[in-house]
This record gives sequence, C-alpha cells and structure tokens, in this order.
Amino acid sequence: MRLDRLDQDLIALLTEDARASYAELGARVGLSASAVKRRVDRLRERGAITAFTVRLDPAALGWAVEGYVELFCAQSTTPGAIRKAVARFPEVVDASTVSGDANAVLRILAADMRHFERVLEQIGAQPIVARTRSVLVLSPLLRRTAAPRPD
Amino acid sequence: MRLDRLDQDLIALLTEDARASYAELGARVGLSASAVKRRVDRLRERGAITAFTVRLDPAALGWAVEGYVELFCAQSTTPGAIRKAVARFPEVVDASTVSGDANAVLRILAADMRHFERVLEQIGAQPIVARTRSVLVLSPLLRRTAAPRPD
DNA sequence: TCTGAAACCGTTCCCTC
DNA sequence: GAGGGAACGGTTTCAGA
Repeated sequence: MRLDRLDQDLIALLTEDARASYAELGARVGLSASAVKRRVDRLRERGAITAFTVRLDPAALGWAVEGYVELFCAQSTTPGAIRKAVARFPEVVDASTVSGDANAVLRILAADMRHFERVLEQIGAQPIVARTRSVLVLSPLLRRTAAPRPD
Repeated sequence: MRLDRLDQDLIALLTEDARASYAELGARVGLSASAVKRRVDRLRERGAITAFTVRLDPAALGWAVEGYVELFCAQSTTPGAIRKAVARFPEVVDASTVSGDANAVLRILAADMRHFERVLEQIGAQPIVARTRSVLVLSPLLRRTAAPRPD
C-alpha cells in the first residue's frame, strides 16, 4: 500500500486524537476538511485504519495484574482451535501463534493475583492445552501503536 | 474507581467507534448528548480513558514481521535504563519488565525478516543487554483492548 | 439537570486543477 | 486522479433557569 506524506501525517494526528475534526486535521496538514475526509475514508477502505477506538488504562479500570502466558499444545493443534479455546476468556486481550517451543503467546489482564491464577488454571484445563508457562508484568515501560512505515 | 453501568456501556461503544457523536451515544444508552459528554469528560479526567486513537493494521502499513523478544540484562539493571535503551527503536511497540529469568519482554514490528534481524542485533548490542531470546508471531489470533471490569 | 441558541462540524455535491 | 468551497442538516457547547 502506498501512503504519501499526508496520509502518514493524518495517521499520526489521528493516533494522538481520533476525535479531531476534519477541519482541524486539515489545518494541521494543509488540506481542506473535505479533502481530509476523503483521505481518511480511503485509509479505512484500504484497511490501514481498522477502527477508531479508545485507549484505556487497565489499572484505572481495575486490572491490576498483567502477564504473558505461553501455551504448549498437543502436536498439530490448529490456530483456529487455539483461538476458539482462548477467545472465551475476556481476560485474554492478545493472542498469537508463535515459532519456538511454545505454540502461542497470550497477554492476560486480571483484577488481582487470585484472579490471574484462576484464569491460568482454567486455560490450562482446556483440552488442547498440555501446559503453560507464564511471566508477570512488573512494570509497563512502553505502549505504542504501529506507526506508518517510513519508506 | 467506581464505574456504573452507563460508564461501562459508553466505554464499550467508544471502543467500537471512538468517533461516534455524543448524540448517538446518548441514544444508545438513554442519555442526552450533554449528559454523555459530561460522563466521557469525567472518564478522561479520572484516567480510565487515556486517549482517543486509531487502531491500525500493521500488515496494511507494511509491517509484515512481528515478534516477541525477551531481554536478559546485567544484574540490577533498572526499568528506566531498559526503557531508555529500547524506546529509541520505533520498531518496539510494547515493552514491560517481567518476572522470571528474563528482565523484560518487547513486542517488535518489522518490515521484513531482514529488518527484524537488524533490529534484534541493534538491541542486542545495547550495553545493558546481555542476550536476547525471540519468537516470531506466526498468526495473530486475537487483539482486544482492556474492557471495564465487571463487578 | 434540562433547554435552547449560537457556533461548529460532517457530509455531499459541484467546480477547478 | 485529487483538492477546494459552499450549503444543509445535525452536533457540540455553554449559559441560564
């Protein structure tokens, strides 16, 4: 996908404030409101922008414990099966299949340590899961969104 | 922090469309537009909502390779030092210190495998980094934002 | 907490380059 | 193809009751 300088600037501005008006965005990048709308619509159509959303603070919402969980599954477990098994847990906010000895890595938010432990148990009890290995997040250092790739 | 049902509903709606008008949000939850604005402003002030932002598709933006990197550092390396060392890389989109044998876990986006390799080398060459261990993401299964915690 | 009014914005259409 | 500008209807915002 071809993103020119204006697209990149618009994405950067929207990353910081997704509720900015088209007129304001236009003033910042040197376009009219209607031109900005056209470009933003196009970025959505082409899939670069998948949604306008809010960034939430897990701690402020009562999620005090965060951790990464590696999933070890029986041989030839499909990604779809893993997805199905973990998607039922709202505590799982991120999941990917990975290379290496684990089959998948999950990121989990829990209200407290007991809650984390309980979720871990329930995930470990899924038929497709042979065992898990988890690490707790001690302190978040950085949290960014993907930036447009500079060419 | 105390979030009532209305706050939770508003957060859920904004998570799906952060550009929804206050009038529309109000129609969905049964409030007037001005009442909705007051609540959203309060959620921002209290830190539950930290920003309105866009969700971007890394692949559509040209980031084809994603991986997790565990960082092993010299004893008594501070979180601040790790943060400083990794924040300079725009490819690092997520970083946290963790429990266990590694000191930190990073999530990295790269344009391609060569790029990933190069970033990994550069991170490994930082003075505070003793060694790294990385896994590649094969396929993303799930990507959510933290939801309000049901009481 | 609600209402109302002025300012502002999203959206569309048409024109120009 | 892309941008500018105008016009309309809806929205935001704030004051006042």
